[in-house]
Amino acid sequence: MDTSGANITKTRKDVIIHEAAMLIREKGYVAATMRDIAAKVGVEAASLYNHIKSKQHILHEICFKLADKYTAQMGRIDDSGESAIVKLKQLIELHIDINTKYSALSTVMNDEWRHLNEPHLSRFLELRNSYERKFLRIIYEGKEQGELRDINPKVTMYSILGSIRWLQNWYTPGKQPGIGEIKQNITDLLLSGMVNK
Amino acid sequence: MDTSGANITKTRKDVIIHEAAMLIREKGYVAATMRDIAAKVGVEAASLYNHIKSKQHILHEICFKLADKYTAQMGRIDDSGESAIVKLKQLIELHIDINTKYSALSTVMNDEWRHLNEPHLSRFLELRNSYERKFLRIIYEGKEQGELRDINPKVTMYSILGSIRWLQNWYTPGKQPGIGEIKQNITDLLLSGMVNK
DNA sequence: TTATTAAACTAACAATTGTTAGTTTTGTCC
DNA sequence: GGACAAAACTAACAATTGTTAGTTTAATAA
Repeated sequence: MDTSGANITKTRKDVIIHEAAMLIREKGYVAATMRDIAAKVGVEAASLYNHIKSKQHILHEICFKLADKYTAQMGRIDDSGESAIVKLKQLIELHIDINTKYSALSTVMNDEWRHLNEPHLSRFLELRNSYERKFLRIIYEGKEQGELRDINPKVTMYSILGSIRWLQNWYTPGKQPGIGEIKQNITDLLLSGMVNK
Repeated sequence: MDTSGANITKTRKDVIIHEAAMLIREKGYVAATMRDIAAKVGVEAASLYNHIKSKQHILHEICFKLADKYTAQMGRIDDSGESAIVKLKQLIELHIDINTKYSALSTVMNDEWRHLNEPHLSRFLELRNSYERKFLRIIYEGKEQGELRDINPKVTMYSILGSIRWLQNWYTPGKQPGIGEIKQNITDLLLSGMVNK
């Protein structure tokens, strides 16, 4: 079995989760039925259960796969010893990268996490809270060091997260603006604002 | 019958739509069942049909009630003859106002519009497209006039919309920061950026 | 009181849901 | 070919869904 993630082999389970993610992104978790997903995979609904435990299990895998990625990267950036501004820049780029690279998974995690059952729901929210606390602390430090202007840290963080999250609703791969331009522009906008002074 | 909107009387239909909006915000359109909604209203599911045509009809009312508000206000602001920056400031404040004042309706419209049936879905998207085109034109003009820095207009618009839209996920009425502070801070952040220069 | 209307009720429907049980097909190694 | 496992299938289940039909209750106007 391949659990490394470095391997290219796509197991049947991988295919199912990928198709499911795209369908759930399109219709939402509740509206995307097991029969819909099965049809995308090219199989009967019952056959899915040879590879996944339940519909809930699919959502679970999607949410935590991505949440773990964010958690790991946040740890790396937070421990880098860079200035607050550099850290924030890296976080912005991290979010843009993940959002565009794993766009279906991202949308599902962002929009459908509330359909997680307990205890997964609580665990997911703990991960998210912990992530946001670290994010906030970076902003606080930036303010203390005089790097950042006097703007409410919560407003700052959620504005950053919100504007990047919104990418999933308008970014289309291959079209203009591309990822590079988007990264440049969003960072620029958030750091320096849009007014020409 | 009261169709003025200026009247205070809450018809039974108003109550149903309000309760439905809060429930749909919480669980999503598909997961919120007519029996759930009925329970909130304090009535049997079948009784709802004395006041509303269908579940779909509820979603329809919510989405267009709000979309019409945005459309009307956009027209007013766009025709005001103010500078681009002033217009954008007003648009930001408009979105914050509507988002906080009609928080349940806003969340439902923003998150559940895709469950609208045709032809309502197409009409809704037309309204939204028209709105965004006007928004974009204001940004273009601001760039031409040299008021705004050279940032991709799409990125600018969607960053603004995204950061404000995200409000619904963290703003809680009565808590800090309040609406005034949020308005001030978001406008400040988007117009001037967060870096202390 | 009586007639009328609004708004609730009970009971049921057809369709769809996630899931299970049991069976058959497919592919691989000896 | 035979054995074995992986992965598909068919058929069905119990529960839940939005909605309808028909009936009863509550409120209002004459």
